[in-house]
Amino acid sequence: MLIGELANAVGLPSQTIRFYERKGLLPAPERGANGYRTYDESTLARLRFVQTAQAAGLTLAEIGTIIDLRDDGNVPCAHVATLINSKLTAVRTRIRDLALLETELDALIDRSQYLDPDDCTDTDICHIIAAPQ
Amino acid sequence: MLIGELANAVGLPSQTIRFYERKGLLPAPERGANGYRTYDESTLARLRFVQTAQAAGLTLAEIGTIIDLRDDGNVPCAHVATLINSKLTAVRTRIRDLALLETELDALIDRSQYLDPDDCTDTDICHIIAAPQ
DNA sequence: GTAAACCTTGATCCATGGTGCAAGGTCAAG
DNA sequence: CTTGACCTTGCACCATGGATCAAGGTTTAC
Repeated sequence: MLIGELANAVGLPSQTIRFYERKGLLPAPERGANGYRTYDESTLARLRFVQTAQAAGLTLAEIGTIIDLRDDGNVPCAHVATLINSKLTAVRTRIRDLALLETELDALIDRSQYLDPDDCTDTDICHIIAAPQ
Repeated sequence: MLIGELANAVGLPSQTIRFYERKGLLPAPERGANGYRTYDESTLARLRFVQTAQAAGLTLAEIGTIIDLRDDGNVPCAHVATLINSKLTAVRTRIRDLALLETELDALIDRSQYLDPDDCTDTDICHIIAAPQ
């Protein structure tokens, strides 16, 4: 399988596959006599794994640590569980932060209903955002 | 006021203030005979505005558009209201996406309880993330 | 034989919000 | 006079996940 076919199969540009290879997410592939990269099913499986892991919110770097463990002959389950747990914590923190921001933005919109543009002074720049004291 | 004093007053490094100037968020300041930047209260006010707007989730580029309007002699209220509204929409979308991810991660953790590391094959890489079919 | 579509490498660029460094000028205190 | 703290400029760098370009080799189809 050439890089273009692989790219097609997995729905990524060829360039991204080379990028993943550079990042160590994919092993150096076999090369044909012409220097073209040649892939088999295992690379397809690995790319699908990368996509699934990305969908789970893991960064390429984190996915790389999983793959490295596996390539070193270890079973990465415990590591993955740790990663997923800390990702979950991060996601929950982010959700809370965004919920606060949502409240804040709501309040700004609310406030803007009652403000008169004519009261908006120059040094304020904007009295919706910076309430005049 | 020299840049260091301003930086101190607003709690930012001097370099960040120069960075904001380069980005057009701050006007080119007066210069002393020695070439040092000299600021007055209005720059302090503007920096505080930038900080408040950032806390409201606006990017520096968006804050720049508000400031530009103001500097062109317009009252930016309508523009700000638009920005805040679309920011609110974006925040809500992001929260929903993260909530989905949270559910997904929860399910992964749940599933990992019932999986045996010995079942984790090599091509799977990790059976927590990529369920074997 | 020639054009299109594929492949190769290396390098550079994107947005985001800064941070750090080098090499030098200035200023106040002791 | 020297030391230290401040200021100046410009340029390079950080992470993230690629995108794009340049310049060339290969393969397939007509």
